[in-house]
Amino acid sequence: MSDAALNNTTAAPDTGMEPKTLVEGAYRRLRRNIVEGVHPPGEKLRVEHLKEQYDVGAGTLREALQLLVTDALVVAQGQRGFRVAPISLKDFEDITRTRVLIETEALRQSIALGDDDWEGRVLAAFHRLSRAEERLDDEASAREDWEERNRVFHEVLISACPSRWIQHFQQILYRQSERYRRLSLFRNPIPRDVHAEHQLLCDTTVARDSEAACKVLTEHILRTLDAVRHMPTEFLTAAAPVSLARQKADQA
Amino acid sequence: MSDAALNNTTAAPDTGMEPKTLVEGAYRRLRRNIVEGVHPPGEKLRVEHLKEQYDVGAGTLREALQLLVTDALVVAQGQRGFRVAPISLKDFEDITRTRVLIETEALRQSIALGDDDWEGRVLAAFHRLSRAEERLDDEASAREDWEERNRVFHEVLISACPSRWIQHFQQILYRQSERYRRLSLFRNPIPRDVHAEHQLLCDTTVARDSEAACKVLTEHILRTLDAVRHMPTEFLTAAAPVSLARQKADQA
DNA sequence: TCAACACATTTTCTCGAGATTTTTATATTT
DNA sequence: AAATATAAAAATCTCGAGAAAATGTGTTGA
Repeated sequence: MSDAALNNTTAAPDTGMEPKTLVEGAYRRLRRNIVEGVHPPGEKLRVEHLKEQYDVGAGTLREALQLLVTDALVVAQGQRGFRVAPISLKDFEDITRTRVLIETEALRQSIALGDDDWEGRVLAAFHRLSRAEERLDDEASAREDWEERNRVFHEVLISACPSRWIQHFQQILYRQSERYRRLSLFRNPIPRDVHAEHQLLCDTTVARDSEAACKVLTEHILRTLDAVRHMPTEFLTAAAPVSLARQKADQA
Repeated sequence: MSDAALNNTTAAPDTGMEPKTLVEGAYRRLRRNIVEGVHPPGEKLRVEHLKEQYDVGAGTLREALQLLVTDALVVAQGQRGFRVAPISLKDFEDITRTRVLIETEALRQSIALGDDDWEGRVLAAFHRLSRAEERLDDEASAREDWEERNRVFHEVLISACPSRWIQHFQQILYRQSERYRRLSLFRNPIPRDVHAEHQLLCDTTVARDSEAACKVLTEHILRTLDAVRHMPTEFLTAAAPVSLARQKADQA
C-alpha cells in the first residue's frame, strides 16, 4: 500500500481541532485507516514497519497504538504486539444494540432540551447529507463525503444532549459500527430507503416528537445490522488471519 | 508522599490477570492512585518526577498516561503535559445519570438471561460485602476491603448481561464515580442504610423482579449524588489548583 | 511419517539522550 | 509602579539503540 493512502493529511480532520502533537496525529491517521479498512481486521500492526509509513518514531507510534487500544479498535496481546481488533457478527450485534440504547436516550434529551439554534443545525446537517446522497451515483469521491456528512448528521441530532459521557460513548460506538458498515458496503451500494429514513428522522425530531423519532432512529440503526448479516461470510471468517499458536489468552 | 503509598504491588490486582508489561503495571498503579485520591484532581503529572516514584522509564510512563487519557482520568493538554482530570459537581451528575442508564439496562438483561450459577455468584458477592460492612467500624483497613467488595458486587450483578460493551462502559463509569465517592467519604462514614439497600437489591434480583431491582438500583446510585452534593465546597473548588495562565484550551 | 527439542531470526519492549516548546524569573522602559 | 521584552530554566516531546521475549526453522529421534 502506498504512503499516500495512509497519510491523508489533506483531508479535513475528524474533529474541529487539528493535532497538536505527533502522537495525536498518528493516532488520528491510524484510527481513520482502521475504520476505513485500510488496515483490515486481524492484521498485525508491526511497529517497525508502520513507523516508516506514518513517518514517526517507534515510541511515538506505540503511544498512538495504546490510545487505540482503549478505543477497542486495536488489541494488545501481552508481549506479542498489537493487532487490529477482529470483527464478528456477535460483536456487531452487541455494538448495534448498545448504540440504540445510548443514541435514543441522547436523542430524547436532545429533543427535550434543544433550542432553536439546535433545530437549525439539524436541518442544515440533513440538507448537506441529502445533497451528498444525490451525488452518490455520479462521482466516485462522493462516498467519502456521504460518510462524513452522515456522521455529522447523527452527531448534530444529539448535540443538544447535555451529557458529555453519553456523547463520548456514542462517538466510540459510531466509529465501531462505521467500520462494519464500510466493510459490508464495500461492494453493496447504499440502499435507496436511507434517505427516506433520514427525512423522517429529521422531521420527527424537529417536530419534537420524541417517541416517533426514537422509534425511527432505532429501526434505522437496526437496519445496518441486516446489511452485515447478509454480508458474505468470508468477510467475517477470513478477517482474522491470526496465527494463534496457543490461544490461551482471554479476550478482555 | 512515600514510594510505598504509590507502589501497591502487594495488593490484589484490579482484574483477574496480572500485568504482563511494565506499561500495564504502571497504568494500573497510576489509575488506582488517581481513583483513591493519592493524586488529587488537577495535579500536574510530571513525567520526570513520576518516573522515579513508579520506577519506570519516561517513555513507558507516557504510554501509561496516554491510556489513562482515554479513560478520562487524565487530561493531556496539547504540548503542556498531563494533569489529573479535574472534578466538578456537573460532571458527577452526568456520570451518575449515565451510570443509571447503563447499569439498569445491564441489570435488566442480567436478570432476564442469568442462570443458576449467576444467582449463586450474586448471593456470594453480597455475603462477602455484608461481612466487610460488619468490620467497617472496628478495623481501619476494612475500608479498602469494602470498596473492593462493593465493586465486585456491582460487577457480579450485571455479569450475566451478554453485552461486552455495556459492561465496558459500566466499568469506566464506576471507576469515575468511585473517585468522587472516595473524596466525599474521606471524612464522612459510610451511611447506615446502604446495607439495607444492598439487601433489597440482592433480594429483588434473585427473585427476578426486574422492575423492582432496577428501581432500587437507580435510587441506590442516585443516593451517592447527594453525598457529593453535601460535600464541603472547597473539595470541588480547591480541587483545581491549575495555573491556567490563559485557559483558551477547550475541555474535550 | 510424526513429534519433540534446540537454535537462529524477528519483533517487541524498555531506557536514556537530544531538540522544541512552555514556563518562570529578571531587567528595562514608559 | 506597571507593563513589556528579554533571557534563563524546566519540562515536554521525539528519536534511536540495547535487552527480553516470541515466532519460525532445522535437526534428531522414535
